[in-house]
Amino acid sequence: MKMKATTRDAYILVHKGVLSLARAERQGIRIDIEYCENQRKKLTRKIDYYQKKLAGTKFYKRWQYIYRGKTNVYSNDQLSNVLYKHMKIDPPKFTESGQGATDEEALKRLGISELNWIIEMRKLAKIRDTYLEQFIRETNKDGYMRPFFNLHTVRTFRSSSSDPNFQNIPKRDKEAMRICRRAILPRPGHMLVEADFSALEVMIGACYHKDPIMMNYLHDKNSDMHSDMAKQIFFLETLDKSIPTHNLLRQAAKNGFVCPQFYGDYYANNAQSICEWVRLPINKGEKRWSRNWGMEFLDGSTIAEHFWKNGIKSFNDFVEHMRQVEDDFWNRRFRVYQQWKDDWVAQYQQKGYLEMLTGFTCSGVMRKNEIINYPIQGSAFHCLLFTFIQLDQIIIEKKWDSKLVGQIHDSIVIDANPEEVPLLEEALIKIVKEELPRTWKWIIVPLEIEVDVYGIDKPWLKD
DNA sequence: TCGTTCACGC
DNA sequence: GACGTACGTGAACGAA
Repeated sequence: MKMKATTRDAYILVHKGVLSLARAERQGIRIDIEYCENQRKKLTRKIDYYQKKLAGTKFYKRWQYIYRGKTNVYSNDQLSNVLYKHMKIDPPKFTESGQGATDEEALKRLGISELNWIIEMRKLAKIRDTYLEQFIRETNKDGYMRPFFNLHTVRTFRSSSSDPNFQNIPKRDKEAMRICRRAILPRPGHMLVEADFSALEVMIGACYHKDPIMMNYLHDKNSDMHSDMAKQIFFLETLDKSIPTHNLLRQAAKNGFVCPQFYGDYYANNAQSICEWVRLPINKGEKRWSRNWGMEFLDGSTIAEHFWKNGIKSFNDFVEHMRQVEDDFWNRRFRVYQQWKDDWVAQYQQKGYLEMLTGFTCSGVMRKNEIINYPIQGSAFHCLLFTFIQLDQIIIEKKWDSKLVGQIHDSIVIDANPEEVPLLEEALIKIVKEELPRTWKWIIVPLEIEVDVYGIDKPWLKD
């Protein structure tokens, strides 16, 4: 596939973007090296502890009996063979090349408690070997780490980051997040600030398809698409704070259905994902769920109980339910969006290339989901890049002391002088709400940017 | 050195 | 009616 900045504006965006990102690279981000070293040792001790625990189990002795001196807990090949060949367990799923999978989801589904030690060891090793090791390796003598931000590596003309990758530092898992982000500090007397676009890809998608229902969701701050989908998926009249799990159900709908659907996923995967969110077993076939399964839901009853009342008695029933939800989602709710997808693919098939609203062209062989996702993903990032460049220019012109240090697809990380934070916020709002829509007339959605502030001299984490 | 599998981000 | 998640980086393993 070939990418090209077709218009002059697209070329200028990349040119200026490279200069601004290079400035951020030169600034660098402060790392607490002593903390990293200590934490590395601590993690090694914890990993050893789990290794010893595991070594005492019958399961591990069996593994050692098979692999002798070559036994290695980190070998997925070995683990797959032990579980699915020697112990003859039916693999819950398979890898691309056809062997039984050993990822966390597969291991959890087996319900063998010894495997939890392996999962825990993997998590800790990931934190130590991928993140802390990189921070230590990539930090200069001055105490600053300088991640690369590239604009020439990604097929959609998004950015990438490497050495270290600043764009995949743990955030969701609380423990991993705390350990890794504790290492990342502002300059002395400064504070870290992160400015995030709200639902940027959904917003930019709407600039392409202009679906009226979606437009309404994006303009009406009292409406909430994910919450509405949660109501439909979980058979609820309302989803307010009176339901203790309302937040989890909304997240399940968002991350288990809505977002994957926009990327081109389908109901069978969504059903699995949602079951994981609400802790219901994925038992394929006709086997019925027990009424006391799944997380606590309403008034001490379980989610399974609630599903039974609504005619969903098994995983198969739930898959069928999700099929209907999907059908309703695209053929009733967002039918204009669906029409745009069909038209957009047909247009690509006729022309052999596609052009983004930001003036970039992709040509070559693409699959359906790629044709639909590339323009949205690319243009969304270009809004971030535009904002990054403008803010960088303002900081230079006004000789502010704050420094742009990184960018994560839809957010900007700033090492800020606390006195300048209100100015930075004001500047960002002006760029996003005025300059950006003035420059790109195709922006017909209300872009929002949210500014998160961390403490003075405090690391990149909230307590 | 390179393909595979895993795990982290948006 | 069948089909069927986008984009990255990096570590470890193990075969070549």
